[in-house]
Amino acid sequence: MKKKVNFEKLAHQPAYRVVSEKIRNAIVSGEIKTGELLPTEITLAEQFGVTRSTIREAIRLLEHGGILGRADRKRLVVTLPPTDTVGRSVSSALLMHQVTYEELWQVAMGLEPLASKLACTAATRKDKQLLAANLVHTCEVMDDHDALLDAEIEFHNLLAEATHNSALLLARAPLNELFYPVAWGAVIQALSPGERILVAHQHIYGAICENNPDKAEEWMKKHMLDFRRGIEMGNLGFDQPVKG
Amino acid sequence: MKKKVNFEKLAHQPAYRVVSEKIRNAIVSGEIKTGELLPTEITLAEQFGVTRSTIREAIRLLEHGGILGRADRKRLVVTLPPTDTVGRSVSSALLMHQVTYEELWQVAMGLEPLASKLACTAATRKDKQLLAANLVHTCEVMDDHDALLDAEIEFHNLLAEATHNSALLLARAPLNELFYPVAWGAVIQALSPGERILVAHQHIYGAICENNPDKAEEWMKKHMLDFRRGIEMGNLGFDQPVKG
DNA sequence: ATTGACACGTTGTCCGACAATGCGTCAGAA
DNA sequence: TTCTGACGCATTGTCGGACAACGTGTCAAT
Repeated sequence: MKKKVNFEKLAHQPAYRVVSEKIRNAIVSGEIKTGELLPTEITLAEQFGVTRSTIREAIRLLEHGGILGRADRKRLVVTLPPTDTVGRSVSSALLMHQVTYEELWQVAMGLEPLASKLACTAATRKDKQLLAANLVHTCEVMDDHDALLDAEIEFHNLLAEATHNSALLLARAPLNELFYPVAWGAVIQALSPGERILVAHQHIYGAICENNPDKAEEWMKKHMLDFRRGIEMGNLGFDQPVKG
Repeated sequence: MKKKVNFEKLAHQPAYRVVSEKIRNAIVSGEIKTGELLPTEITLAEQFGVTRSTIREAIRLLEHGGILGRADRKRLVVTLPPTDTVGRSVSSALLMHQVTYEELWQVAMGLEPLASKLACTAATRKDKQLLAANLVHTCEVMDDHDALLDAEIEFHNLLAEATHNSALLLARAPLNELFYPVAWGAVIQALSPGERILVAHQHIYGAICENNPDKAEEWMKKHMLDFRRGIEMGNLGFDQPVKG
């Protein structure tokens, strides 16, 4: 039997990565709280013992993830990454993976009924008010395809926010960004299913007000199936990759 | 009535952002295909008419999103962002949002049964082989808590991959990274529920082989509920924020 | 065929410099 | 007093150049 030495391949990380990781740790561990200003580039450079250029590259690494924002176009500030910022990087990943509408629909089928169910117990009065306002608005723009699409997307968004579950919000972010705008837009254009949408939304809203999770979940399922049928009737390439 | 001028606030984007966006567009639009090498920093600098430093900052912006990878520790190459890379940025966002185990569990309850169901129709022979191997391995390490945890996580991972749905994979990435390692780890430590885990996995695997989506979904639900009960029995702070 | 020496290309890091811009201070004008 | 403008300071954005570290290809020697 041959004796294998098998050294572990040593990972020489560039300095800007190391620095980036250190800063990231300091942030997520709460050492630097959200809202606080990041030290200036020069002080960071002195503390880490590297040059400003290196610090800047490290900062860029974090900036894209959304955990660093800009206070006033000068100093950097630690921020809670907004869901849409994070969602955007997920979205480009999905685009590159050539994700299909079918795949996104499957995920939506898992998350949206869940959101409806959870919203029943978690929604505050404020959330319900926003949903109600959205319903009214939907009635008004029933004939304007673009506005109807916006209202439809907003309804699902409000519903998700009503769960007060940030994990859920982030998980479904790509739906907002990639799926609904295109897919639902196509259905609305082709079939003008304004009333069907409104009826479903009303039932879901009703179920939330009655605090009836099962009903909310069921109606959302119906709603999503309806949507899918719309796509199939319109023959709109359900198994095609999403185009950004 | 006062006449309002209302200038649009002009957005002076730094050059490194503009460059970053241009490169990003070239990539997601397919102008540069995955696997191709990015031009060298110097040529990029010449083409955009900026200095290498600026180019480098622009590159860092993209590097974190995972759409740029390293071929051999030198030249940069356009890559499909691996799910775990994207998942990591989502995870830090969740950590900063102080997401609780409860919230993650809710999402898991939406996605994992769905994954089981979808895997029934989408799993290839190869996927099933991997799952089977995982079951065998689980039997072997039943008494080693750490190894059991790894096997458990791997099972859920293989299952998700067996759906061949990249949107689902990305949506559940944070579960792999934040939720299971800590939460399952705690349950396994406290209760040693090795057999219960194995039995559930076996039923799920069996359902996939029988092509029985409903059964697969049901058993996964049971499995997750079991898991939750474990946490509650262990009194492990289900409503606490996840600590990274 | 393997090894070693060497030049070359590319990235990582450093240094120093300057412009643009936001912010605080402070004196002067209405 | 309050508003305005001038001024300096701090910080970021961009530039240019420099060198070290390292992977790669070539070529000669063994």
